[in-house]
Amino acid sequence: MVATALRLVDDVGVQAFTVRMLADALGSGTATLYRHFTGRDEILVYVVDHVLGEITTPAPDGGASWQESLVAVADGLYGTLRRHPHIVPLLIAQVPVGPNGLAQRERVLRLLAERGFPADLGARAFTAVTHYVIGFAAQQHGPGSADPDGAPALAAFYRGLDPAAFPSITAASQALTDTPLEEEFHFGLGLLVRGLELLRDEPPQG
Amino acid sequence: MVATALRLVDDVGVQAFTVRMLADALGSGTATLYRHFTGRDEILVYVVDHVLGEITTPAPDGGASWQESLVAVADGLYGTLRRHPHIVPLLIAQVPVGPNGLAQRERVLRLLAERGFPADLGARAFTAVTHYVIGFAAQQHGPGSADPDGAPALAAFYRGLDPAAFPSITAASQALTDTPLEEEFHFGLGLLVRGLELLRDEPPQG
DNA sequence: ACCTGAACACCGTTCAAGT
DNA sequence: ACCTGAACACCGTTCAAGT
Repeated sequence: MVATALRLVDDVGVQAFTVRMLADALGSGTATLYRHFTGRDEILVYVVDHVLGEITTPAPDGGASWQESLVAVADGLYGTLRRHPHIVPLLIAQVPVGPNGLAQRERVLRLLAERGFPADLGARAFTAVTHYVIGFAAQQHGPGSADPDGAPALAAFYRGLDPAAFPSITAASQALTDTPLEEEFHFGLGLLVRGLELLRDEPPQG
Repeated sequence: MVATALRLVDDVGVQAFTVRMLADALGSGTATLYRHFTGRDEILVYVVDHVLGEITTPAPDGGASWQESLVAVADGLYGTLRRHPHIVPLLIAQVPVGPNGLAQRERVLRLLAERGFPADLGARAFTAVTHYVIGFAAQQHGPGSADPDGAPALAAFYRGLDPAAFPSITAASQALTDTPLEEEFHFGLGLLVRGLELLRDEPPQG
């Protein structure tokens, strides 16, 4: 049921996902769905949590450093969102408070606490990293939300700009032309982790 | 016209914003709007760009360091998104390629280039910072997208969890209870800027 | 008790008809 | 030439009627 909804969302996107579609795919009427869910929004909440359940987080007992573990968590979330790009807008509209979302949050916060992070610093680190991952995944769509394959179209758009009017954008666009997305993603992620190292080992001061 | 659309979106949100609403507010019929815009989505593109035009970026000639300037840019975007929270989902669905969005991008990239950033590093820095700001602004809604005032509801939700089942989440929730959102925002932002300092002054190595 | 066809009140978009 | 009322083909949700 939730799996069917996820498959439909993966196929056609959140916007085009329809209660009637789901009912047809399940071989029932729309009214039947309202006996299991309060409405379309609740279905999507379960879809999001189902996706979060796919994330493979590193074993908490492994010998990995917290830096490696945090990067692994970010990679897991990022990879999952790359596999389900249509889920990203949903993860932005709702803070994931389903069972899988909560379990994942708990796991990461405990991992950070075990490695010496005060509770508030760990929570902020988690927020900063997940915000970054979601934000990055979200921006990988072309201009206009309806664009099917986004990143290449966006790069082409930037290259098509007038270099005289936007010299810095076109220069940067050329420099980034052959930078894989994964590398760009890890670049910003590395910034966050390095900053966290500094803050964990010295007292914060504003 | 765009200003009227923005006011409506600010009032009722993107989801509830209706072409009929806009037509009524303008004292015309819906069909008239389709003579100026190709459709609802295009109206929203202009609404987003109109909001981005409100951002006050620091003067490029001032004596501020690039760190201060970058923080000021992030603050400007963040403050604008706080004033127009309903715009955030739109900024996620579309890369802002309207005139104001492009001008802002160009301004920041030039500023970074003038302060010694290679073109690719500047572009990645801009992406990382804007992703972070948008992602952070996006998460400030409670569980379920329909929730009117989000952050307090979310905090209450976390505090209502079973401490035995989610010890780390509840501990972190208590520690963060009296942390203002602005402080939490600047925390992650500071991480990014610090990481950028390291990468600008030493050669990048993966 | 559980399911559901048909209806309700919308929505974005279009087009023939008016000025 | 420009505008627009009315219609079209949907949508999420509900409810009376069926089993």
